[in-house]
Amino acid sequence: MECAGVASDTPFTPGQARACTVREVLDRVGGKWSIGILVAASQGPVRFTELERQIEGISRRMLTLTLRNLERDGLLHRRVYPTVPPKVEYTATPIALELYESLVALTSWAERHRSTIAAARAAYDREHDRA
Amino acid sequence: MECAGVASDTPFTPGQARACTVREVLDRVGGKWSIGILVAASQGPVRFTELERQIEGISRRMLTLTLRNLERDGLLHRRVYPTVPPKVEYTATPIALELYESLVALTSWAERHRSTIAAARAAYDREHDRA
DNA sequence: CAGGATCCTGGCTGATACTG
DNA sequence: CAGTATCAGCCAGGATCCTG
Repeated sequence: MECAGVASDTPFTPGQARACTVREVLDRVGGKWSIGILVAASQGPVRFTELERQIEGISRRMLTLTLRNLERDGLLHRRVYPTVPPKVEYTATPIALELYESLVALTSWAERHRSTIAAARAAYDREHDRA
Repeated sequence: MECAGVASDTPFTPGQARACTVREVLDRVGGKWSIGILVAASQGPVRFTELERQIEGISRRMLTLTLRNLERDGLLHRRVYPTVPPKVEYTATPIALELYESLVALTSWAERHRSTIAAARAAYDREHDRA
């Protein structure tokens, strides 16, 4: 079974199939650092240390792990120059660039409703935690 | 500091600001069940038990928790009917419906590249784990 | 029916140190 | 420079039992 039981011949709500598809994306880029890396690599080839500086707060370990996952899913291309000291460049693949475009709608949504959400949150908290 | 150091007057890469915005969205709907619930509630009012059945695999606990979070962020409206036994209906708010629309681009991306990604993954695994 | 309370686990994550 | 290795902590999420 994958994606909460929405598999082969399982009878499911049509809407939940869409939810399932969205989850596929989130499973890949939902990690804490994936988007940041993807965005950085979408501007052109970036080196390991450049990323480390741009993604403020990321550890070497998480940078490596996230890069590996993105590479595995075909979202990043890794090019190694056999020089000394070593040089490695990461580049967003075409499908990563497409993904990047698809994210625009999300950022637009977030920007439009940022304050609304903050207000809702404040109202909820006022009403609930001090009952 | 919020969103990996991208705050007020911090000098940061413009691209990372966008990454930061995307993260805002993911922090709200990136949970394992959020999208499924949002999708279900977008079709019209749904009751607790209906959700429990539709979201196959979810536990009562996570259903409750996720509903609370979505309500807190103003994505769901919760209506209680003071009957016995109790009846509670959850409805997607306008901004949730807008979000739902924004997700279409993502599902489309996932569908277009599902097989490409699977292939990349297979290739990567073939090449790496049995070295 | 629609939850709340508790306990517990696995995986993601961070910190630190070492290396080809 | 671009990693790898190891240890330790946290928290989302699951299992189970209880209730207005």
